[in-house]
Amino acid sequence: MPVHNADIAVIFTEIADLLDLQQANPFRIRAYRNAARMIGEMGREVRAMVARGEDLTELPGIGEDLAGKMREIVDTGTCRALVKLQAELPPAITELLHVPGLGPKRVRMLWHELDVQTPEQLARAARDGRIRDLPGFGAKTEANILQAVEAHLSKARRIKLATAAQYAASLVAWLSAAPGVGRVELAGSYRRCRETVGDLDILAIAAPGSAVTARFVAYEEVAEVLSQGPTRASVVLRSGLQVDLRVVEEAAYGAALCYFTGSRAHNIALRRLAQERGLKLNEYGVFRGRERIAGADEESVYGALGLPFIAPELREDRGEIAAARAGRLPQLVQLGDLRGDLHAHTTATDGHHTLEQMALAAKALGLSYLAITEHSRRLAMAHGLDPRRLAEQCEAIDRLNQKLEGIVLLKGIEVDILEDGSLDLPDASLARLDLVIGAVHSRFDLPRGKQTERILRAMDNPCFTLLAHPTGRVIESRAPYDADMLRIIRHARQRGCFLELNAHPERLDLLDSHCIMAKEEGVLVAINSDAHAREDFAHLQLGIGQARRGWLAAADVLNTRPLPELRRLLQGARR
DNA sequence: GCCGTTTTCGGCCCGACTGTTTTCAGTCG
Repeated sequence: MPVHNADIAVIFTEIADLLDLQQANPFRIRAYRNAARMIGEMGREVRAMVARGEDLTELPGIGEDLAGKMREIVDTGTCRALVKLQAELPPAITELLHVPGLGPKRVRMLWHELDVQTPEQLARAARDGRIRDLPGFGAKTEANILQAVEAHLSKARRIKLATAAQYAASLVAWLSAAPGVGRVELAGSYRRCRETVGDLDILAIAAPGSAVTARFVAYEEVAEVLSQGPTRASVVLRSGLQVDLRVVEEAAYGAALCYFTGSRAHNIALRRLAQERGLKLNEYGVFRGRERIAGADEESVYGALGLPFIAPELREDRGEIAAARAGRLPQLVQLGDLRGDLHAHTTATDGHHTLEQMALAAKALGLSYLAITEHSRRLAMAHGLDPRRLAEQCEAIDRLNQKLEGIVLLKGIEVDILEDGSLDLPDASLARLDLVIGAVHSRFDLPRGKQTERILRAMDNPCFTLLAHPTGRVIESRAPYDADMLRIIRHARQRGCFLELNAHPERLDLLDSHCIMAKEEGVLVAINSDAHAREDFAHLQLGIGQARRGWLAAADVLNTRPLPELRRLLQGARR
């Protein structure tokens, strides 16, 4: 049973939770949490590093002790330190730490005094009114705990970025119209363009004493007010989305925006940097002693720390601070850099608009080329094309191109990669196209080795140019299929073909970490809308956000190339 | 448990809000 990085991260997190409940040294606990996060996000497999005998203590936050535990987990699948802790504490108790409002102290108290060990037991204790009499608790706390644990048991999930955007827009408009309010900005994971957000963080400039939090809690979609003070308030909307508002004065705006954008790990790293320079960073500014030396805008905050501005999408403490210090931050790709889109459907299969309608919509967005890439015959429910219908569409595209001005349609296909790695259409049909996108739409359940080989074999087809939505995941609903992405990326490099970053809001596939890998391996990524209707070209913006999180510059993206260069690159992928 | 343009020991990010208290602990972001 191969041990993945995520498995190690889970074990270290569990150890941290258990140590938290034992009231161990908080910095020791933090060491485990930091290690869990770093390992979970790392591109390289710890297992492979161990196999090659690499020195794990070279990794940030890993010393002799944790390196030993990592090797132990790789070898045995578990860790004696964890087993020992688990023997000392009730089996499921760490889940209680994930109920909002409960931290280690309260969980300990509930366990020792009421023998509460599970969320279900917690809910019962709260309903029975047994919690209110514990020292430090009260009737109000008991009611809050009951509500939180019931919400926890009904599993509130993170929501997709595109969904959050809909709720965010009208709320921002409502706040912006308040008297005395200056700028209103969305911060948090939303601003960092994470694919899902757990809540919304909003920052507003207003003078002290303004009524902006009062207006906030009076918003018509507010279902519940969690907290409200003069400068901070939290609510839950009817949709279940939690929104936190922070109000600041203008002089602190940049520092607050930075602080509220996060990530938490990035903030911690920045504060540490400030400390090294004898400064203090908080949400009000950068301070030398009592004097505020920066804070009105984010550039001044980073500047005071000796850094250039760091784009929000990079703020994950994944090396961006070191890169900034060294002057090696990438010039991240922007929507305006895209010259075309290489993945779209029409009424010929499961799209909603015609060739011409799609072409004109793409042109209106400023694109100069659009590849039409219908499904192939195996995807019967989408009316996938067989060789005859594909040939007909090619002729239709040729005719339309004669007439179109300012945009060129490319002839393509999104061809199914069959279980054995062969493609769903004969090479003779594929050879006359401008590009061939291969896609896995079936047998997501193959074991890792077979799934990987299937994709590598598809890439070896001489017509293959681009791998669609490479991991197959659907956000919050379908896990990625089990395949070795590093091998796939390296094979693409060797083979001279490309990877798609599918910008559909349900997919956003490649993941940001894979974008980083592709960039490191020198494989170009195509940011594609997968549009099934004219409006869907708007998805490209989401793809750009994801690409920026993956450190991609315009030069790392295939469809930033002008058409003649793109044609050369697509030709080069042909063998 | 990690780490070191001052350090191999003594640090380790910072403030708001709630609910319980009567000066603050716990939790969260």
